[in-house]
Amino acid sequence: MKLSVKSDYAARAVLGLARAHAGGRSMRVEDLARGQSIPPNYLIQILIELKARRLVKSVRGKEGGYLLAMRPSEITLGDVLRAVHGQVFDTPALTDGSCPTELKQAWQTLQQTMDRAADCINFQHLVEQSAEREKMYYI
Amino acid sequence: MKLSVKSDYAARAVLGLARAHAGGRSMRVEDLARGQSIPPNYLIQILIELKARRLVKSVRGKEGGYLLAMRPSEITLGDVLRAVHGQVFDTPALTDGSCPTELKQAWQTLQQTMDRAADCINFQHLVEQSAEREKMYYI
DNA sequence: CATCGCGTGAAGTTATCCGTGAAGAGCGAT
DNA sequence: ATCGCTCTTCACGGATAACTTCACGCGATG
Repeated sequence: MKLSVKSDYAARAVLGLARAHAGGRSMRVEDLARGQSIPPNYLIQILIELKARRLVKSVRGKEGGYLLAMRPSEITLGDVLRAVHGQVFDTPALTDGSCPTELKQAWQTLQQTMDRAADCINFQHLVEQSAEREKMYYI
Repeated sequence: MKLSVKSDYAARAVLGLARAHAGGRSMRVEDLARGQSIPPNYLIQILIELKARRLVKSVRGKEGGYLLAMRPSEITLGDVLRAVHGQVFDTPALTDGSCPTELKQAWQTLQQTMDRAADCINFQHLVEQSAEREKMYYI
């Protein structure tokens, strides 16, 4: 089961915006892309999906850009994954009539486990981790 | 994050062999494929991967076929997933130098969660579940 | 109205998944 | 030894999704 780079890009983007969230200023796609090493044109599409899920919002025109639509503590990794893929965890087995029931239950167990784990990780926490590391370097 | 049908097929195949494990007799690919609604030629490839990981073994010639290489209770869903894909959970982010450290840690957390969850589900358990359901129908 | 940056669709290029087919190799029976 | 059964292996091809880039339109600001 492999995660696409898209998920990673999306998470990096939200993390980048979360770091800038304190300032309250918007961030240009170009700068965000450069800061996180994401192909700019691809990032735009990802941001649109994040925006559709109300995780981020955009401001047009000069001085425009992107910013988080809510506080970093309210956004989880699960939200981001659900925004770019339909679900955190998916398998054709669950909708396949020829898959034995007991196996379906096993897949569902995994699904729930993933969902819960992904929803436990929020971006406030991630930002604090990096701040923590900065402090250690400082000492 | 989507699981391929291959994982599902592999799990079904092992489940099918686990059910037949009590008899100690081998199962032909054809029969296993028909019983689990798996394309026969595709199942062959999957079985070879399972064999490489020592989860199943094969017998050639007449009266040949496949059977489990160990007891159903010793085979977990995690083993099967690792056999057909490299790992239970994988993401390019972990090997990407431009992915922020704190995000990598988050992915690793998910990875560990998945691994543990998948290793908690063994096929003895799954077979017992189906037996349980049979009994309920009988009543 | 000029400039800057988002918005959108399309196009193309890989990669991977999924499945098929045919020829090769071991085992048992006749 | 030969033949039939079954696994083994390799190679191919279509379909689908992932990834990336390009070109142009729209909105806001000054």
